[in-house]
Amino acid sequence: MGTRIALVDDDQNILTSVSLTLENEGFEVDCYHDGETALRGLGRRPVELAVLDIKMPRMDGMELLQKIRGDSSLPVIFLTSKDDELDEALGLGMGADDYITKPFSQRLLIARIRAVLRRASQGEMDMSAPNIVRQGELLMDPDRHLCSWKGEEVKLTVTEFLILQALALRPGMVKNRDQLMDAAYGESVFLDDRTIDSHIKRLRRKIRVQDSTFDNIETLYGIGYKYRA
Amino acid sequence: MGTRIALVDDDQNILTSVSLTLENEGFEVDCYHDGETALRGLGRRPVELAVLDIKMPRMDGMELLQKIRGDSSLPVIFLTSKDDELDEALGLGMGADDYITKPFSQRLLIARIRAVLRRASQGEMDMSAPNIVRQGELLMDPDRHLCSWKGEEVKLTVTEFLILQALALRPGMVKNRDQLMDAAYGESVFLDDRTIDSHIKRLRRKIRVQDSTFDNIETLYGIGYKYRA
DNA sequence: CCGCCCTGCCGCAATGCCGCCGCAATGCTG
DNA sequence: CAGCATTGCGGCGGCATTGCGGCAGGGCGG
Repeated sequence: MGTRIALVDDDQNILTSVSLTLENEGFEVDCYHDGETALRGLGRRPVELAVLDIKMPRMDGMELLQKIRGDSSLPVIFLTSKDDELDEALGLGMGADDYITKPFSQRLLIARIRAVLRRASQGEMDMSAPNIVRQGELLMDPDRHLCSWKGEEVKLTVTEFLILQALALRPGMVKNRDQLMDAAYGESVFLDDRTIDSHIKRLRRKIRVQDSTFDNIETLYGIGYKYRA
Repeated sequence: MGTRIALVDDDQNILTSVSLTLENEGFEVDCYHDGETALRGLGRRPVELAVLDIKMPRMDGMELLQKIRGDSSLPVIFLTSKDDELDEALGLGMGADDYITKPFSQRLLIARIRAVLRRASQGEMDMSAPNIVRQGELLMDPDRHLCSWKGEEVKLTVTEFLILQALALRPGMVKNRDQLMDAAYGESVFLDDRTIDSHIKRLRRKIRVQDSTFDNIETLYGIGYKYRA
């Protein structure tokens, strides 16, 4: 008996082709054409994961996600048609576990599904970087090296990305410079402490270009930095 | 026979994954989906520690904590979804021994559990820095370098934090200036005694900005200071 | 090979923190 | 009550830490 997945899309082509692939992979698929029917169907037949199109008639993916998340932590993967939809989905701070932009390869979808399922089943045991970090208006997707603040993309370098990720992953937790250094370069790398300051400087500056009120990277005098949600 | 732990969360995913991990670590786990059943279950099967989700149907974690604490000193660790919930939990002066914000790594949870258990078993003997100090309206969290009085944050410097922590950790106990000096700087540091007075002065002033009636740092003429609960 | 970007570090200025001083207030002792 | 010790408190100067602009070396792609 395979894992049960809900597939919601108003495009019949997608519905049939994707469901076929998923069934070939051993999943059981419940197909729905719109959010409303999906919501009703999910009440009757619980699934372990949902794949939702964002743009749908009657009830779109985001609304559906909210309803779903109202009373469960069902893993959800979004399908998005354009990049701005993607930003929208992320920018609104929706709680999707992952998303895929159309057009996508079936193989990619399978991989993402398995990844999300694995994370869900192992709970937080999975120490590998979660695919998406979401803290308030900040969104980070390591897989795509994508970072957005209030829905707008912020272009970060690798080092900046890793440092911000380390901070945002545990908002409120103080990180000293060594810990941030470890996050950015791995352990056993020695650099001047002040280097972290430089990266923090650039991080703040880049985000402030879009939102001059950004002040979520907090300095703790004599200790380090922390991310405030 | 491992230590028995109660795990209460309405999210089945968390429940299964966390209980698995804990069992792997040699704990025995009692799972409950909501506060009410948990409370009944705890009456029948006492545990040595409880891990509670804050948001739950029927009876949430805070209500449950109050009931639990009504007739025992069972150590409790909170799971919180958002930071505002966290603040809520702390601000309300709930008596949790620790809390973890989701998402969290299982490893972190294990570590916290062990720390809380160690502290609980060794009582006041445990000199290792506890994760959370809570004395009446005062709350201190070294990991987050967070200090709050009556739910409002008080920004302290490292030295101030350490001194207040040393006092609040053992309310009622007199600490002379040498002891406070050790707590703040480690041993083998010599400074003028009056320096401690300055820090006490600044501590009192900072807290009094928010609450002019604050007088819990008591002076013992010719001896030192103590924290009054 | 050239040019761009990333990055680590430096120097300066601004800020924060801290130890101590001096004086006034308070407590203790005889 | 007198006298001494101790503490509260404002303040100050020095030191440490941090923000920020900038720069030079290195990597990488064109």
